[in-house]
Amino acid sequence: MPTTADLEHLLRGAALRVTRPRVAVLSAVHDRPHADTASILGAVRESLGEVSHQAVYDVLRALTSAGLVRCIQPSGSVARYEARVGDNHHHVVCRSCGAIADVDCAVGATPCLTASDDHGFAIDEAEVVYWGLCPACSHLSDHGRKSGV
Amino acid sequence: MPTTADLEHLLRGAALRVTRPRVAVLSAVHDRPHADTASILGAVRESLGEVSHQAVYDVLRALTSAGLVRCIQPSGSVARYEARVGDNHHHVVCRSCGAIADVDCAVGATPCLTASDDHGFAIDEAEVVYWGLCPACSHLSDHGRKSGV
DNA sequence: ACGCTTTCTTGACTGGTTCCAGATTCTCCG
DNA sequence: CGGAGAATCTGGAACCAGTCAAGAAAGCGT
Repeated sequence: MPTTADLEHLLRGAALRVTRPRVAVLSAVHDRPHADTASILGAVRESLGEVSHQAVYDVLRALTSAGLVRCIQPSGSVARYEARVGDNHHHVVCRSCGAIADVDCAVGATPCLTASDDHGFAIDEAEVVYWGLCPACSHLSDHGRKSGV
Repeated sequence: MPTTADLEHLLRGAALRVTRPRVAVLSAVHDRPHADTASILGAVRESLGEVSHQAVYDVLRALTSAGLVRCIQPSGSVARYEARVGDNHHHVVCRSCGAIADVDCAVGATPCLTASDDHGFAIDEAEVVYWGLCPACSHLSDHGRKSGV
């Protein structure tokens, strides 16, 4: 967990001005990976007091386009942010509770980057989402068969 | 492109009642792969006249859960539907114009299905989205360098 | 054709996200 | 250090895809 000084350094390194909300948002994203905007807004307000949701949305977009955070949106989920950038990792998403966990590439560095037929597209990234049940939810379905959670 | 009779057969085979809206939606999804809900609604209204959007949403959900169509939602895009089901294929998405094309699995049958560390998740599907530029958009950026499309 | 069940229509509503205009704050440069 | 300029924050309203609910209509099996 980076210190405030680290976070400020990150911001300056990305040519972004250092402001209270930005540091707080960056810190929140580092603290709780895969958090949605509402959680981040809550965390920021806990540390700073009242902050407009607009500021958080704006900061998140700035951080995303600066490459300091990454935005992921699995189907049926709101936007979620994480601070793990640079490494090409993927995610497992629980169909039942929506929990997300990080997964490193299975095969070498860029497993599926080479599509069989790219249709002339200039591909620069392969994003993989694994769908399944998290330990807790798959355990539940073992016990109570009827639980259509 | 299946005939109306084929579509009706598909519906009955899935234990779904055959209604005008359902046949029209199914036909629209077969006609234009990766269409969003609005396009489908438009296509249905062209062939049937006024149809409520609610009906289309409802039909799309019924068809999806019956396995007759598949729903995909790349980040930053609305829900899109396609009739290619059963085969485990993936998609290339253009960052610029949002165009989508089908891609077959690169390595064997289930390339990335085996995550390096599944965190105890019971994984049943790996969804791959390739990001890049479609032929048209990458061509455009070759010519006009300033076009920050 | 009848009646039960499912499906379609109508209309309103939600929740996440974005847009806007103005006030504030920060950084740069003299 | 002080002013100019630009970026940022605030607060409110708008937007859109998708959802909920109740009643009317249509499909299916007999």
